[in-house]
Amino acid sequence: MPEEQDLMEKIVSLAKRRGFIYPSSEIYGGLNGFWDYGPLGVELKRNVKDAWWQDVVRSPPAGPDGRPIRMVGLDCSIIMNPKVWEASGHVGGFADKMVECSETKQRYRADHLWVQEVHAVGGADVGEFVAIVAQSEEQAKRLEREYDPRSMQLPEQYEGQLRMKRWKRWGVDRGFITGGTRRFLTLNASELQQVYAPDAENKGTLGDVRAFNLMFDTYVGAMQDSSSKAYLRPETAQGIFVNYKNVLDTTRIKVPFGIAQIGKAFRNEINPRNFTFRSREFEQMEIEFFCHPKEADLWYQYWRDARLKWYVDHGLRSGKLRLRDHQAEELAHYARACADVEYEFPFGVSELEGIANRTDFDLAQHQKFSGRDMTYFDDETKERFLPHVIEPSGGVDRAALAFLCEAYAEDEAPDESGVMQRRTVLRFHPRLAPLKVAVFPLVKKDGMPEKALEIYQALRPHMTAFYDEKGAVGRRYRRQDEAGTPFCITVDGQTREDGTVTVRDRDSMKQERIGSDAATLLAYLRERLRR
RNA sequence: GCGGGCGUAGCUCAGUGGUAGAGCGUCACGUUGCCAACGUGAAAGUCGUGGGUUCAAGUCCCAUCGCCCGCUCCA
Repeated sequence: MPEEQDLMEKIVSLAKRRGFIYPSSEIYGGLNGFWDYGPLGVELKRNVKDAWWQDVVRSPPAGPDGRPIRMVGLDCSIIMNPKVWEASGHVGGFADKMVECSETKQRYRADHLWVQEVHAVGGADVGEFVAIVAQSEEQAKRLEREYDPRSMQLPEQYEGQLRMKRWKRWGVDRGFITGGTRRFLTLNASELQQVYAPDAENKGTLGDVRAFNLMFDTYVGAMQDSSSKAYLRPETAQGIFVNYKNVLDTTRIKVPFGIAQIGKAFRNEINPRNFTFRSREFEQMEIEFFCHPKEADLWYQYWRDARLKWYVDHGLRSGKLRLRDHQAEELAHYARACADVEYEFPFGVSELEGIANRTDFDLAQHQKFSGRDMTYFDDETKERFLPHVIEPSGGVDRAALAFLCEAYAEDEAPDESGVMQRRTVLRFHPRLAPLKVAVFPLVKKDGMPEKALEIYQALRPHMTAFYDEKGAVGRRYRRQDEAGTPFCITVDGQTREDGTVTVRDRDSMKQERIGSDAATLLAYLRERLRR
């Protein structure tokens, strides 16, 4: 673990040092969960988005039948009519009800707390409750069954997971006999006073249930009252659903088709963590693919495979990438199937993208809340239906971070005197590299800077290029290695004689001599950047 | 939110209550002819922030903010 920790620290340090990612508003101490992208970072992130847009909207892979599929783009507002979020379930469901214990300072999700009434030896209720933490009523009841008050043994798998000191104590003091299991949320005010919280010594320490909504509030207009309350979107998906009819009515597009969007989303995460991985402001790249209900499974498979392949094609091929299908009990209420594209970051395996079969849940909700007809009429089959939706939903920042982690490498290269030295290099896929090429004069004299600048200017319109004439060329190479620049072009003494320059490859550090005219250079670079 | 660790130059870090430091990096000039070169010089610090103790605080105490790890959370 310390090794991985060191690795992540190195990556964070490099990201700052080379201008990939800075803490947000750093001069004021930063802000938890917010990050800024520097000059190299913004190019990396833009390349990720451009690659996605190109490969998903403008030139998606052929469909399951080998024919072109229909995809269009969209860019909708971040703030929408708040009814959107009532329909989507975010106003009600995205808000976790939390309850805090005044004694232990522990905070619990109220819907994960269950209480069991305590009985005396003779069987009579004593009017007190013990609270336990469980994900479901089944689990709570299982705990109750498996807990044997006589032996005082807690089933091994729950030790540490559940804090049941008080429960055990009841077994000793009162001859604990289990009663029924109830939801904590069903308790009334006087019953609340009789509850022993997990880990607590005293009863009645669980206070009011408070709603923690993960959506950021804002107000539209100058008057800040309930009628002007709105939200920063917690996902871009809903903007697609509410525009689904517009797209159908204005583009002559037919089902099956997809709408894609890239944009910022905001979630007031309880605990942002792991560099940019879980941020409160982040960018999503989402597709909503609308299809006939009978074809939903087919399209789910299609997107699941296509999206995994996309990450592999862009460099995540070290075995740290994996596809994980959700188990039935793990599925959200709106999803029939879901798979996560996961990447093994130095801090652990985490989700880059989720591909879900959302059925007709969202369109049905918006049909219900808006009163608008969301059905689709198929002219050929004369069939009217509510399309089902396959949603590949990825995080731009998470993808960029994964590409950065994957690219990070340390190897050895000989120095001036042939001694091996450690080298830090970002082996980005050329398509994602912030800078494609750097141009150097070998030394700052004999007309080399002039020639190099000429080449630099000729390349700039075609790709991100960088010019550097300061210091030893070896140092300039290494600096570009740290930025992940695939190629370095160097003008040297021979250039004046025969018009050739050297091109140095980032990964192999090998050099080739080629012509220095723009056409030759561009052809050479384009050929190799395509890989 | 809880527990632990850490906040000193752009980065990595040293610093025993008594003048704010090193290496790397950055910049300038010179040198330099292919893989983190050398010389000279320079810039760069609210020692996270706010209180307190003290003749004197980067150092001790309290609070607070941020970062990291674990737990928790992550429809």
